[in-house]
Amino acid sequence: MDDVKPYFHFGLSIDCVIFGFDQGELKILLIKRNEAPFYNTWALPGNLVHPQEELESAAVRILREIAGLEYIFLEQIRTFGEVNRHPLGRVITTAYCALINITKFHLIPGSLADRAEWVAVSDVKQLAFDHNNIFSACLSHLRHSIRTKPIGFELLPDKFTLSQLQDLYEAILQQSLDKRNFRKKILSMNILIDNKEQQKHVAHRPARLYEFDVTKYNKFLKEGFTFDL
Amino acid sequence: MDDVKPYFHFGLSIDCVIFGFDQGELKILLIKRNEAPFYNTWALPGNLVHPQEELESAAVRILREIAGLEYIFLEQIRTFGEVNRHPLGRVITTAYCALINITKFHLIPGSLADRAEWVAVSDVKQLAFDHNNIFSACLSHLRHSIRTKPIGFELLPDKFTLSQLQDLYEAILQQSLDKRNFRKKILSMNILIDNKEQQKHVAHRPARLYEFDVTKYNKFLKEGFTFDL
DNA sequence: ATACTTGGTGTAAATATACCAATAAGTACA
DNA sequence: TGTACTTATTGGTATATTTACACCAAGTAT
Repeated sequence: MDDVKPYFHFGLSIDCVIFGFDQGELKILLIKRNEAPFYNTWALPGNLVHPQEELESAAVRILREIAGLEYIFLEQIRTFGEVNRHPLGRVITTAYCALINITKFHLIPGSLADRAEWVAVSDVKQLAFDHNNIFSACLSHLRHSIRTKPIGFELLPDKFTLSQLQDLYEAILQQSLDKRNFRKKILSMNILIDNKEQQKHVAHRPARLYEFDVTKYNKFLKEGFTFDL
Repeated sequence: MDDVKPYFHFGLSIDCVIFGFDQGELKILLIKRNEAPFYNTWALPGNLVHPQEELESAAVRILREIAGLEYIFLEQIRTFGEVNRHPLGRVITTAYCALINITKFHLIPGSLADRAEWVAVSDVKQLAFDHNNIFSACLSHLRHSIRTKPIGFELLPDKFTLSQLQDLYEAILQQSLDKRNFRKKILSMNILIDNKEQQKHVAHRPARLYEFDVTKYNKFLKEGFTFDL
């Protein structure tokens, strides 16, 4: 196998686009680099994959280091392999998209998180490497899949109001939706649990709180149900 | 950078799922391997990426070697990196999906193509490596995107009848569609050119031939048109 | 009690889908 | 030459789904 040796000099990294929804805005988590190359530049959280590590495990590791979260929504988006994308050699990177419920999220002090910051997707400036490309691929992917997969719930607290859900959709899709039609459609899917709870201490009529019913959703899936908003 | 050396021993390959539409059946191109590992086993066409080669160029190279085609529809699907997926070391592979118009396709003798064969997607048996996983990811992806992107036309001759188009959709989606509604919908999109040509020498009423109007489609796209079938 | 804020609801019109069937235009063959 | 055969093309209707649209409800703040 000596003839294939030159083919075994690729580096492999994982970069994560971590989305969160906060104050009605869609945000991503960026990290200010503290080493060369791109020292002091904002970048996506990422790292080299260990020789004996699964790709997804590497992504999970990155998320754990920053956010201490173990079980979060994670999806591979695509691989970026441009020959000169990394100044130190041929490093290809596989992008993962994560969706975080920020109410469960806490930066872990003393870790990568010390240099982390949530940035609204509309405020993302120049990033290190080809991270702007990676970011926009993930954002497009999110905009696309939010319509056909019930991933939006990952970004919300366990209990949420229909208005919050709609705000989330409007923030992601960058368009406003009709309130009545939105509610009609979501409710007709029968994938929300209504615990008869309400908001409290709000200066207006309190809204009902709902939960996403994963079990029911999975049962529906088997019957050929499609989520489509 | 000595400390990162162990991270630069990944191999990278490309595997292609090449779809063609023939005799009303959706098929993929498989190759019988003539070397270890998996000697004599059917596999997806693929190869190691050269150290200075772009990922997509590697995919294009593979397609050129087999089919002599330069400009074909090609899309990255996802990367498979399981630690033990390749017996010879840590080789991760990026899967590409290609759509081929088989009327323009000719196997190139003396090349990989000598060991190539079109196989109906329903007849795909055990493949080498994790190629069954790769194949099914690409097939799912095709089934999904055929509904929202006009990629179906890539699989047909330049001039085709509406029945052929419908047969293609039925073959990919594995369901039958209403003939009149299908035609109504496609024609109302205004993305087909009708050159007033007809089939010839068929033992029945000849069908009209249409062409896909790429220019018009792109113009529509800018206005926010969405292809949705 | 009044202003303020957000929550919650129904109906009519337009569009899309499911379903039905007769005629048209060729070739094959007797 | 004509008759059988095959697939193409077309219109209409009943039903389901999607869209557009405006007002009252239920709390807090003052």
